[in-house]
Amino acid sequence: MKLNEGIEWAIHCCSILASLPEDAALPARRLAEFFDLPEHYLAKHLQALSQAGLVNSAKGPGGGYRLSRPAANITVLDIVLAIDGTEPHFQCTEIRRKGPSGVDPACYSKPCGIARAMWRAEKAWRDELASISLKEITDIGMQETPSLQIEKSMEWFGNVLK
Amino acid sequence: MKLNEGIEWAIHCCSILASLPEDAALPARRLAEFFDLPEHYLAKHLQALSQAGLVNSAKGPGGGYRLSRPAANITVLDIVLAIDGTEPHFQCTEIRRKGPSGVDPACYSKPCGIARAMWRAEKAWRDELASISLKEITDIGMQETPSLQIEKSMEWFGNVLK
DNA sequence: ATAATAACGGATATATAATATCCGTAAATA
DNA sequence: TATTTACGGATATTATATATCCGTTATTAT
Ligand code: SF4
Ligand code: SF4
Repeated sequence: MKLNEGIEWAIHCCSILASLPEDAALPARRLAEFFDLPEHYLAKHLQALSQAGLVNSAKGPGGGYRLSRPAANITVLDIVLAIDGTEPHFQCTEIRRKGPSGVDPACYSKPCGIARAMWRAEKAWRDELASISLKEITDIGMQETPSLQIEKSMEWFGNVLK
Repeated sequence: MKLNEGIEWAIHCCSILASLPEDAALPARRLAEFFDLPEHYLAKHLQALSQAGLVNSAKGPGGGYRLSRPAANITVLDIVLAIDGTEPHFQCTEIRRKGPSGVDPACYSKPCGIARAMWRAEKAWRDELASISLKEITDIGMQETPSLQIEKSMEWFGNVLK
């Protein structure tokens, strides 16, 4: 199993949007350019973020994407669920009901211990992701990104945001 | 993203093996029959369990699979990693290095905050799975499985183990 | 010995999902 | 009016998961 690659893209994009001036927006084309990603496919992911309400979108010249709320109020889990969907990774197919020892489905009132264990682990995963805000991500990024790259980025922003 | 369906199969199979008499073994064919699963594909997963050292296998008549150690010493994580592989779900593709602001790769000494956050969440997931032993799974199963199904299973075991 | 059972590994086929592109439409700006 | 951009649907491509098949080897029973 591999996590959707778009998750990495989306978190990076949100992190960039978080460091934008208040009234600025970046179109998909620009974000794709910044990270050297396939433009149209990234656009799909950005639309998913939009549908999840994490970003606001504006059409037309000067339009694009911006965060819909402060980065401190967006968690990494929000972004992950927006891209990956909210379905649990572990899907129960009820094999306990089948085969020669299976009995009437009505006898199984709740998910078995296996499913519950898997879902508990998934909850631990989500809880951890929910404990990290986009603001923390960007703060860490600011601290750890090589200063040369920060300079280059700022210059690029300057050009792109007119 | 969806977890490998074989994970559910494998945990169920291990649970069955855990409740077998000390010297008994079940061949893949029988396990597939018990859960109404595709025989050859299940066999692949069982071989993975074997390679991971969780079960011992014996060829020839009377052969098959049995647990390699007490169920209390096998965790759900052991089984999950045996089937799903040990690679982290989140794969870092280093997009921060690309695009117009990327700098010399040598400048990036360690994974960025995003990757670290994703991996921390994955660790929480694994820790939770590691905290549950196969014995706990089977104990819960024994308590919660409808008594009629337990009876049917016992009868089936009796016939199959000769 | 011979036949039957069963694991094992490799090769292959099929189905599903992830990745990626394309196009037409609608909205906003200049 | 022309340009920019988001959006949704359709489609193509690639990778992975699912499933089967086969030949080999080891083991047991006859
Ligand atoms: S509830 Fe248990 S038996 Fe049913 S599908 Fe889920 S894991 Fe399998
Ligand atoms: S380290 Fe950060 S930038 Fe590099 S691939 Fe991982 S998530 Fe992306």
